[in-house]
Amino acid sequence: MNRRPPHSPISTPCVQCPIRRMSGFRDFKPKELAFIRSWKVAERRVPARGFVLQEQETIDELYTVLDGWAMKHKTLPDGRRQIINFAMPGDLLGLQASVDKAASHNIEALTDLTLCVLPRKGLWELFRGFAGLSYDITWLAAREEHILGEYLVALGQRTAQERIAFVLLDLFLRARRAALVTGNRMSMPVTQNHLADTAGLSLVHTNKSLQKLRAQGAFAWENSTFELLDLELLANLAHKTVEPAPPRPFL
Amino acid sequence: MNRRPPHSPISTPCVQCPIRRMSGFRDFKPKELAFIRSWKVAERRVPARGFVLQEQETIDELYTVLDGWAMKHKTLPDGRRQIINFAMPGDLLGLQASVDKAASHNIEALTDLTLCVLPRKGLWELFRGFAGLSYDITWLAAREEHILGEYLVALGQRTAQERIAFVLLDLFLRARRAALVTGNRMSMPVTQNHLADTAGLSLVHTNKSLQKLRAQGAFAWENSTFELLDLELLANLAHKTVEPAPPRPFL
DNA sequence: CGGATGTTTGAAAATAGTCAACCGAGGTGG
DNA sequence: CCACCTCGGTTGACTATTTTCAAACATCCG
Repeated sequence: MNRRPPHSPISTPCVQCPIRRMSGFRDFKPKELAFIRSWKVAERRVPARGFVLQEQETIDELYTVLDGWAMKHKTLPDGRRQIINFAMPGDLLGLQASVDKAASHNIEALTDLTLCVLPRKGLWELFRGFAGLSYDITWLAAREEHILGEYLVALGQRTAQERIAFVLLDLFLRARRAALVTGNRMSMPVTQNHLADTAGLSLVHTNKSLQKLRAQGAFAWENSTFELLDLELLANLAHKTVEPAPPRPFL
Repeated sequence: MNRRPPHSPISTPCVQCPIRRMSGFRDFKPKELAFIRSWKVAERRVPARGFVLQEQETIDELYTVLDGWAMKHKTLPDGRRQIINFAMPGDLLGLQASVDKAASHNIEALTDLTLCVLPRKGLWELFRGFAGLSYDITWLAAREEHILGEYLVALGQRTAQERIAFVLLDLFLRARRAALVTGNRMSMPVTQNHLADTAGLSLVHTNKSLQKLRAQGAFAWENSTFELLDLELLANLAHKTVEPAPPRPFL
């Protein structure tokens, strides 16, 4: 049940990693870069709607997203699905599954996805020899915790419209940090169904709330293209304050 | 605005740390234990309802809970409060705030609380010299992420009764691992208001849902004492499967 | 006794979910 | 070329859940 196509050869050498060149990501020291380069053994491509990882599965790899979007979600026995978080270029996938013995959630590609493959055992070498990178991993884990905490507040306390505004704004800001936004516009491979399962709302109610939000003119969203029209307004609708983000690490 | 009583002298030497002696926690190697012992500089006591840490605050300390319960929560500008998670003996507090520059949530004591104080800069020494402990930190961060993910599913997909059953069961199981349960009974310093703010429900609805749950006989809860009567039934009501937990690290 | 905290209740109002269609764009096969 | 899918988005009517408001009640404590 675990047939996967073989990994692709490396077509994106680390030294010219597109993510390193984005602003907002921290620089490596030469030794760190050399280690990461030796750690990266392959690339993996996952087609849209394909699974990077399924619940209960064990993996001996970590991934860094090089290109594309993915989502992490869990499904209850009766079919209800909750999207836990999205992943974009620069995000690390599979840490939880590597540290624990089994994945606690599915990771599914929203677009065709290119991943940088990092074998699990390199993690040990990293912890033994690279304190800075070890700290980075912790940083990434803490950031994930922080995001999930924000979403918990959204699901627990915000109204439907606020929740939807919150998710859209969060996705926009994260996409912008990953250099996916040009002139306040971005391609957003997310359906209203995804949005509903993220916000914990029914599809119908999501749609209706979305209409009301749209009418307020903070954003436009059609044909998988999202455009931010009024950041401050959207932030108000989401009851969220927007702070500038510090430079972040990646692997 | 940041007046704190001075830390207490160490009254609980690490070698006889009560947590180390609990089953379910991993053993240290002698060198690791020596490091942790040198890292621990003091104990801090926080009275019930006191704050360990407030949102936006910066700290240069991490804490391990030695005794008592705490909760992490965030408050929206208009007063709505969401409890993100609870903490019990053995749990690490303040990692997010140490790694980031400012705390993303409040940490408030539910009971009188005894904390083991670990200065932030020891974290660097840990990452430089103790791969096993570095891995442990990552493990703890991943565990936190895992718990928050579970709660996201609960808030997004579960009905009111399921949510409440879920929270109660989760608290019970975690308390049991922290050796707080004797004969299926435990002291639970949580009010219905806390439960409501954890489950994302109003107080009134929490109360009414709780009655219906109580009527099914899976647990008894009165006078701050919780007793589990039927694990399987409660797990079913929560739509949750209970798996045995592996030994866990702590600091 | 009087306050504070925590729990409980009933009734009305608001929010969100379900059901059942329909629309439009894109793709496929005859 | 067109019939026929599927998928994503949209709508209206109805039902169910959840919140809000307002008031009691119980216990503990100074």
